Amino acid sequence: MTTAGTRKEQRHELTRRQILDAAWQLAEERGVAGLSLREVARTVGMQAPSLYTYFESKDGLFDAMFTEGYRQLGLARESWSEAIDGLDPVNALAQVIAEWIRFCQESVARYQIMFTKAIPGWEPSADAYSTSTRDYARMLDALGPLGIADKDDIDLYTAVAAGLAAQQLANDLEGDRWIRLAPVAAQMLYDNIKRRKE
Amino acid sequence: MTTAGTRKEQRHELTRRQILDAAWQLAEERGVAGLSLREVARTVGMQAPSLYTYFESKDGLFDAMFTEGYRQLGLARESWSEAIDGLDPVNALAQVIAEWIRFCQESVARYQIMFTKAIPGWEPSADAYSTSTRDYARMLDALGPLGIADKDDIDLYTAVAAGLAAQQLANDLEGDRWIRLAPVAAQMLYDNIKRRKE
DNA sequence: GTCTATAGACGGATAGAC
DNA sequence: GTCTATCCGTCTATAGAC
Repeated sequence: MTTAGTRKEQRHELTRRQILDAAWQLAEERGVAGLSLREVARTVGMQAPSLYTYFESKDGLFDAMFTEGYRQLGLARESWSEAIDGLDPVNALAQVIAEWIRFCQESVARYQIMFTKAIPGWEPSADAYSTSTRDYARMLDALGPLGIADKDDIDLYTAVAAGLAAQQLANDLEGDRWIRLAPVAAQMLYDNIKRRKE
Repeated sequence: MTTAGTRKEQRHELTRRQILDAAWQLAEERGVAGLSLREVARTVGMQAPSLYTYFESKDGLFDAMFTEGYRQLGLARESWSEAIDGLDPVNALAQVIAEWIRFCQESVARYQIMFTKAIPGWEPSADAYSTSTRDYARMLDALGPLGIADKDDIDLYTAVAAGLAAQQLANDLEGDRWIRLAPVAAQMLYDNIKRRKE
């Protein structure tokens, strides 16, 4: 999917990759809203105008980062899905919640660009946005077998998961204060949904 | 507390008030990270350098906004506290959660500056920060009588409340999709805490 | 207290040579 | 594909006249 074609195209992809890596690194250090193209260029040893060979604009770079974040989340979901195979719903849910928080914790920049509106004046393009709705559908597929399928249950689940991640990142960035609560949160959600079904 | 002293001081406070109002309005429109002093000045009919009579710097303006947000939250907590008087714990909790989400919904700019790290390079000063820790203490006072007192229970509560608000603001800014879930969330938290106590 | 003028940056983006 | 030069705009903040 990513690497194919002539050596020239491969070279192009490689440079694009280096630019994206630099952008992620700088966004991590200074916050996504503080990212500057000049600085990205300097980090990869280029002049700023050269970046326009690889990205049509700064917004285009943000779109690429946004899309890449969802690609990574897709891969993560696949591995979570394998890891919970055979577990009972509550333990499976606890695993998925804990891994979800860790995914957010791995990169604050990625978290900001994917899930918050931290960049003034930027919204994902229609193309980029569609990757996020596809991820939502995949999340629903994973939640269904765990007993979370009704709209309100899903909304409650996303709120709990989002809240645990938000608190972890805001108040204990390097620790596990809210990750540790994943099993409790899973049990809580499971019991509540079951109770309302009866 | 705010208005006292000579007419000169009152006039000073009034202008300061107008500047803050303009700052809130513009932060709402463009996002807190996109706030510019020139624009604030223009909105109140001043030149940018004149603002420095009222705020020592842009960061000082952010500090004032941050502090004001917590002052407003303090007032809100007082009224919530009156509103739940006599209610059973679950209904009281549902009320407080719903009102909390509405408080966040009232002003995205306030939400961003108080609860997210949306402004690159800015953190609240020590003075401003202390108002947030005082609010945390007041929140604990309100939660105790509702049966939420243990550290993990508090962390779970803050996660649920933060998550509901985050989802409401990110995905249904003007609606009530997650506010409607406040009673369910309250029941869920209450049952879970009770269950673990037994 | 408010202004003008300006310092001293930094920003995204484009033109055009090589 | 990369560069230099540059456009044109942005910004916070200060100096100093009034």
